[in-house]
Amino acid sequence: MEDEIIKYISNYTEVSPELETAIRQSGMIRQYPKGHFLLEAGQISIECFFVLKGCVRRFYIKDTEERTTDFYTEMQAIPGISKGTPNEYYLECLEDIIAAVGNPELESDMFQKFPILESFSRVIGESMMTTYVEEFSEFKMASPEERYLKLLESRPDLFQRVPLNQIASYLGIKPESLSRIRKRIMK
Amino acid sequence: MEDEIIKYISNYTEVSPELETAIRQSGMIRQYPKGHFLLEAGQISIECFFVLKGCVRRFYIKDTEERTTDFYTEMQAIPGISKGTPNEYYLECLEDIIAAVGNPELESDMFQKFPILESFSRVIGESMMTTYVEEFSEFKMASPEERYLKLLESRPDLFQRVPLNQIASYLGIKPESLSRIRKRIMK
DNA sequence: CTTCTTTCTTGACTAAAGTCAAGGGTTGCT
DNA sequence: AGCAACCCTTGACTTTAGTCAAGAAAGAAG
Repeated sequence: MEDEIIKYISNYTEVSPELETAIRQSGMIRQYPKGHFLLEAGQISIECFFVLKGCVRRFYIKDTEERTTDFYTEMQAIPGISKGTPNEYYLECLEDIIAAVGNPELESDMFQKFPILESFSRVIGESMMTTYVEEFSEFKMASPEERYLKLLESRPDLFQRVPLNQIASYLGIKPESLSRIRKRIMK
Repeated sequence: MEDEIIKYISNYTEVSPELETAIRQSGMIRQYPKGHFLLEAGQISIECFFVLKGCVRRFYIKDTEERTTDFYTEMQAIPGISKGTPNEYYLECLEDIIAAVGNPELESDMFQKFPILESFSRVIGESMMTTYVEEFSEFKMASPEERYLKLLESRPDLFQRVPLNQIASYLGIKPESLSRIRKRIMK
């Protein structure tokens, strides 16, 4: 599984043999069973994750109702830095998960030994940021129906892995509305 | 104006005299008049901006209509890295602007001379990311009315600087709806 | 001050999402 | 097999946003 990470990193920057060894020995790779919570509301997040296998759901609880705001699947990073304040959200493993886990100590240690890794981190972060800003813009501009169609196109796998009521929430609507949108489109 | 940037950076990390000199001499600070476009759709973005004074609006054009998706004001960064593909959005100065402008060459030059600056960049980027993810989540979970009330609280200055129809768009609704929401709340 | 333009509000109507309640389907458990 | 839990859909009704059109209000320009 370390292979996956190294392959991913080498898409962006040269990975020296020393760095590769360090990554393999860092013990970043972890496994979690379906149903496990990587994080619960009230806790302070100190770890961040990079999903290698499986699907993780981020959700809040608003008025006793779960509100799903993100799904993280293969090759996606879960931004996990809170600024010392407790989180208000949950990270739930919807499937058995394999992930690379980072924490501040490990990171600063690795960044010091391998500055290129910090550079990589910054570049990846900027690119994620750009993607996220785009997504947010598109979400604002689109109707619920358009959002549904876009998701069908961009992440069809989600519809095989995740219940529709969580997808509805992710689209910012109620399950009944999603059901009617689907019916409307079917005709 | 360079003072502002240095002050901002030193909130996060030590700024050595050498770094301070380098920043002051880098010529990053620029001014733009109200009405100027920092970026237009179709162009490829290579610069990124940090607003020191004024308000910049980001908008798309969808079905011949302008759709505002962000306002950037004092001490906010405008993420500007596109991956070689032309942008689909505009960056318009709603007021006279003073901004720090970065470009890849200057950045990699500075990062090489002052690695701490790249570290700062990564940390700031991560924190922006976290903020942005939170905002997106809240947007998804809130009704238009709740979004309006939240914006009133979090960025009251916008209502003094920006026409309501652009704010409506920013909230993901039509100007008529915003008008009715305001009326509803007034009572 | 007058004119022109842009912005904001209102009204009447349509379309779509929210709410509440019920029923069918599936899955998983014992 | 039978029960329970969860998920998805439907129906009837309410609420709210979208649309189109018109007019009032506020700003900018001559």
